[in-house]
Amino acid sequence: MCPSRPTRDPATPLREAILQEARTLLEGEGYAALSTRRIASAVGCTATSIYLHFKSKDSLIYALIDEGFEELNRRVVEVSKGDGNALSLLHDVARAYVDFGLERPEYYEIMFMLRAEQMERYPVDAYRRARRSLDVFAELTALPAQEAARRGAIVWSTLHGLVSLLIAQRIDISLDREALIEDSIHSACLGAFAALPSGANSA
Amino acid sequence: MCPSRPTRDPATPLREAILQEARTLLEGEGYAALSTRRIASAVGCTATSIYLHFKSKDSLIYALIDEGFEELNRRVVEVSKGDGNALSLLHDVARAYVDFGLERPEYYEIMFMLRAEQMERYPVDAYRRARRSLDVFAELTALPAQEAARRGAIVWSTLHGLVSLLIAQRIDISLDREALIEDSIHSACLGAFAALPSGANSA
DNA sequence: GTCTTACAGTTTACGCTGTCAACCTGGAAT
DNA sequence: ATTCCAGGTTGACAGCGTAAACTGTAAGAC
Repeated sequence: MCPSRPTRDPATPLREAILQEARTLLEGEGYAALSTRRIASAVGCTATSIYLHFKSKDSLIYALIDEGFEELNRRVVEVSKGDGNALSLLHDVARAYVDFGLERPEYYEIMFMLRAEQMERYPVDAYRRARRSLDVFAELTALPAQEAARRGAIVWSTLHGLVSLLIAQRIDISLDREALIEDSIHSACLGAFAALPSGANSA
Repeated sequence: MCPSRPTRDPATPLREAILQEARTLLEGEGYAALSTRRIASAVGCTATSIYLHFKSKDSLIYALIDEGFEELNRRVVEVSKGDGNALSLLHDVARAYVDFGLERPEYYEIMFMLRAEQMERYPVDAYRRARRSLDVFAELTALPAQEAARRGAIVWSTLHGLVSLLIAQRIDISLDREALIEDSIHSACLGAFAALPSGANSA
């Protein structure tokens, strides 16, 4: 009970406090509100102190991105272990992906919707590992590797298009949202299993 | 041949010169490089002069967005007037959409990939008009309005997912790009015409 | 018990951003 | 000749990420 240390809780080390505040700010006000100075003032330190614990602002964001991927992976892997045929499993996994995006739009935004040049510095291996849940799409097609990879990418990009446009509020609000989502997921699953031009001659 | 006016060509009025420089900068270095001061110095005026011709930096961007939509609309409408059944027309229109995105990625980025809060101020009616080409997807399904709108949205979001991930370089480069594109387009067309869950009971 | 070293902060500063308020200036209208 | 105004400039403000230099404090070595 020493009386020193005025503003910040000394129990949580600064790094964790910064991360916590970044999370709060991201979820509460979105990526655009994340500035080093805002985080610092909310946490009770100076902006430059952040650089004692993170190489750059980007690497702080990457920590949040990692957390996002962890949750997405957890959700997807859990659903993928359910029972049912490949098609219904794929449907459920796709649903889990979409639900994640719509329930945690701020995380989805920094994970998948940030500008490429900003993302470039994200370590490649970390990205591979992080995207692990996307491979589930490919695996569920039970096709030869190359073909599966393409089908997985098709499913992913279809779902990503839906989620990103919904998050950005670019889809006409007069549309029945739930019907659109369910139909899109079905369409994505079709894209995974239906006959497609490259299917015959790409193995 | 009056000897005054050192830097800027007096023939082109400033507004057009600003737009031209913004175009050049966007295409050459991308959206992130677009700053009022850079535009101004390249054009030979001060940054604040831009505000004599545009309400804000955003409204300057909107002018570029409008140009992008104009080109996209032109491409899509032209292709949609070709002959062939609805399916092959839809395929060609989808291809035109994807080609536009991949050939003019910087324009696609400001048109479809900018953050929502930034886009909010874009006038609603302008957006409706601008998105005209997206309605072509819906019209080609030849379905009742509501159902067509949903199918059109599915096609659009599928293509948008593909284009945006390709632009952001998030698709595994080991994939055969052309095969992925062609398969995605086919999958999108499937989504427009195949039986989907909401199809039966939504009219 | 003093000296050293290292860590964990702060202060200050630089160059960049969009934008506003005030000022200036040349030419047309009265 | 005077006034007005469109179209520019200058200067400033608040905010951004971040680098460099400085400070206080705690632990270890002698």
